[in-house]
Formats: sequence, structure tokens, C-alpha cells
Amino acid sequence: MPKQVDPHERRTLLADALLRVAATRGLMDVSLRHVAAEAGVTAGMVQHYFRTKDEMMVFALDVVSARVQARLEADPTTHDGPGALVRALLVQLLPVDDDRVLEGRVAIAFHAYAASRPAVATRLREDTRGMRAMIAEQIRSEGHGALDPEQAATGLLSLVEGLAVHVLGGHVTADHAVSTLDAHLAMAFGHVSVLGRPDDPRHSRAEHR
Amino acid sequence: MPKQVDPHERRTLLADALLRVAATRGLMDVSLRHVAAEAGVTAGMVQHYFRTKDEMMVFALDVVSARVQARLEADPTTHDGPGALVRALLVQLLPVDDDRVLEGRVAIAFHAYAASRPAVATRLREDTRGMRAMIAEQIRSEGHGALDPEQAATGLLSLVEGLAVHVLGGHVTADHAVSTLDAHLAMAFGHVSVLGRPDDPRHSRAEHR
DNA sequence: AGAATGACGATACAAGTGCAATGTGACAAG
DNA sequence: CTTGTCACATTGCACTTGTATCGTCATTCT
Repeated sequence: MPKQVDPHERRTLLADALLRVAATRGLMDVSLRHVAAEAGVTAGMVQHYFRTKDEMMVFALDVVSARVQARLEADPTTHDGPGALVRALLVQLLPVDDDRVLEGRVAIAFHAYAASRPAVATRLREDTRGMRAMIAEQIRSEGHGALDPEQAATGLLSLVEGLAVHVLGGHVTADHAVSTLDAHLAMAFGHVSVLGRPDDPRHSRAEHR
Repeated sequence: MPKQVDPHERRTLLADALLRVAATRGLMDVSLRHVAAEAGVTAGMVQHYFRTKDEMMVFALDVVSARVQARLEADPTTHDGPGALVRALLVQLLPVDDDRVLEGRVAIAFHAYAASRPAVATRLREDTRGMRAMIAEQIRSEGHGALDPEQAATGLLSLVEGLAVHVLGGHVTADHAVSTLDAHLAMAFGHVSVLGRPDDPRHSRAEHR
């Protein structure tokens, strides 16, 4: 038997290349050959690890959701109470730095892709479902009870997704988005249970970049 | 000189076909030939009215934004005060019926497209800018002043965009989205200045379809 | 040492893409 | 009735796409 390689590692390498292409040139430019070129390998190898293009797409989607979850678990502010946990999660989804901008572009691209690919849509739905359940639970535990946890969770999640779209489109600043999120968090949880905003108490009015 | 036709009418016809294709099969399947087939014309005619594919895309985007604005102006509840006006605008953006579902799919597809097409991104930005300005103005006039109008406008717009994405993805019901929007509107404007919710006072808990 | 097997690379192919060039026909002004 | 001009149709081209097929080479077990 020949050389033994870790297939998952290879696939992840290719998925990373795919994500880079998707983020910089859009999902329409994601092709076997482009991904291969971006990864610095031959198109044949891509085909060897993904029998079909859709298989590659779905795997790439898995990679990003796993990556987001990993970052969440590594975030220390997670353990500063329910409010901080929820904030940590939601900020992960906001394009606040370069890495997150790439992931954001990929995410929105996949949402569009999901409209015509049921398999992708299902996976997206599972992820959202999990996040909403955990947010609702946290609100139930510390929220000030004035509003329905399920509804508040839906609202926060949607707000963040919309903010992400607007930030990526250059409609608003990342700072503006974060402060908007914080304002809404303060409404869901009784107080501003947020540490780590050492800057101007008035939210930044940087306006459109 | 030969037969005189209204170019704008022709272009709109083609744009409609493009929107149908984009909504049902995704933006990746939008090609000159597919649009032509959907419109029931030859590919040559499409080329006659749009010198390039991008030109066709941008025009189609213009058509939808013009259509949304037209619907807004035709909405009678618009004149029931600032709160109702804002609600009317935002509900227009929610995929509450079949037509709006198609437009919603198109919108998210274009947001993804904008990531790699600056011209499209600019146009999208202009539309958003206008909406936010008008929402902020309305909040300034009747809002209860506890929060910054600009920020509240950004929040509402983002919320609606996120809700639209979630509804289209099947993550939440349209009813759930509307009631969530209403809850947030009640926060921006002092009271629930909304008529026309004859159903159960408790928001519908239809959950994920 | 030899063979088997997994990891690739190269190539082929049908289908589809955007775009350019050129044709064709009808209709209105002269 | 001619003629110029606009509205389309046809065809062609160079290219990219996803996928199938086959070749090759190294490595590891026997």
C-alpha cells in the first residue's frame, strides 16, 4: 500500500482555497480549476478528494461553521455570564476584522447559493437553529422577562445577520454595527452586561466609511 | 425609419425574465441565453438591448428598487403617521407573500453579487442610504428620544434584512418575522402605532415551518 | 524483489458561457 | 417605389465549466 495521507487535512486545505476564492471573487467564480490554482495544486487532485463540486461546497460550509464554533469556545469572555456569552457569539458573526470579513462574504454567498441547493439550505438551517436555541436559553436565564425569549433570539440573530450584510456592503461602519448590537443587547438583558468598551461612551458616529 | 419601439419597455420585459431566473434557479444560472429563453425571445435580442451582461444586471436591480418604491407610495397606511410609514416601508422588504419571496431571493443574490461587482455595490448602497435617512427622520419626528435615530434606523433596516434572510432560508415563519419586527418598532416608537393586527395578541408561535 | 494499491497528473469531452460579426426583413420617410 | 434605418436573428469563436477516463509513480506489504 502506498503513501498514507490524512484525507481530512487535504480536504480542509482545498476548502480554505475555495473560501478564499469565494470571498475575493464571489461564488460564481468558484470552479474546480480556480480552487486548484488557489491551493497551488492540480485540478485532478481536487477531483480526487471531492467527487463532485457540490460535495466540495458542502464540506467548505462545514469548515466555516466548525471554525466559528471553535472560536466561540476559545473566547474567554464567554464565561462572564449569559449576556457576555450571547454577545461573544454574535460578535463572532460580525465582520469586525479582516478574517471575519472574508467569512462574512462567504456566508452571504452561501445564503444565496442555498436558494437553489436544498442540501446547503438544510445545513444552514441546522446551524441557525442551534444558535437560536442557545441564545433563547440564555435570555430565559437572565433576561428581564419583558419579552419572549424565542422572539428576542430571532431578533438578535436577524439583526446581526443584517448588520453583517450592511457592513460588508459598506453601508455602515463595523464600529457602528457593534454599538448597534450592544444597544439591542441592552434591551434584551436588563443592563449593559458588557465589559470592554473603553472608548467614547457616545457611540462612534463614523458614518459610512 | 422602421418600427419604433419603447426600449425601456423591452428592457423591463427582459429584466423581469432575469429576475424570474434569478429567483428560481439562482444568480449563477443567469445567462444571456437563459434569460432569453425565459422571456421567450432570442439571445440576439437580449444582446441588442444590453450590450453587456453587467449592464443587464444593473438594470434589473434598478427595476426592483423602483418597484419597491412604487409599492411603498401606493400603500395607504403610509399616511397614518411616522410609525405606520416606517412599518409600511419595512414590511415591503419582508418576504410575506409569493411576489415578495421572489424579490427577496433576488435581493440576497444581488448582495452576494455586489461583493465582486463594485457598480452593483454602489447602487445597493445608494438605496440603503436613502431608506435609512427617511427612517431616521421619522424616528426623529415621533420617536421617544431615548435612542439615537441614526442608530435605531440602522438597527431596524438590518433587522429586516436579517429577518428576510431567515424567512427565505426557512429558519422562521413570515408571521414570526412580522411580529418580531413589530416588537422592535414598538421600542423605537413609544407605542405600538400599528393598526391591522386582528389576530391573536400573543405573537404566533408557528415556529420553524 | 515484486506486486498491489492508493495518490495523484494529464487529457478528453460535451455542454455552456459572453461577446462579436454579419445577415435579414419590415417599415416609414423621401 | 425606392431607400435608409432600426429591430431583431443567426452564426461563429474562443473560452470555461464539470466530469469521466486513463496513465504514472511512489510506497508499503508480502
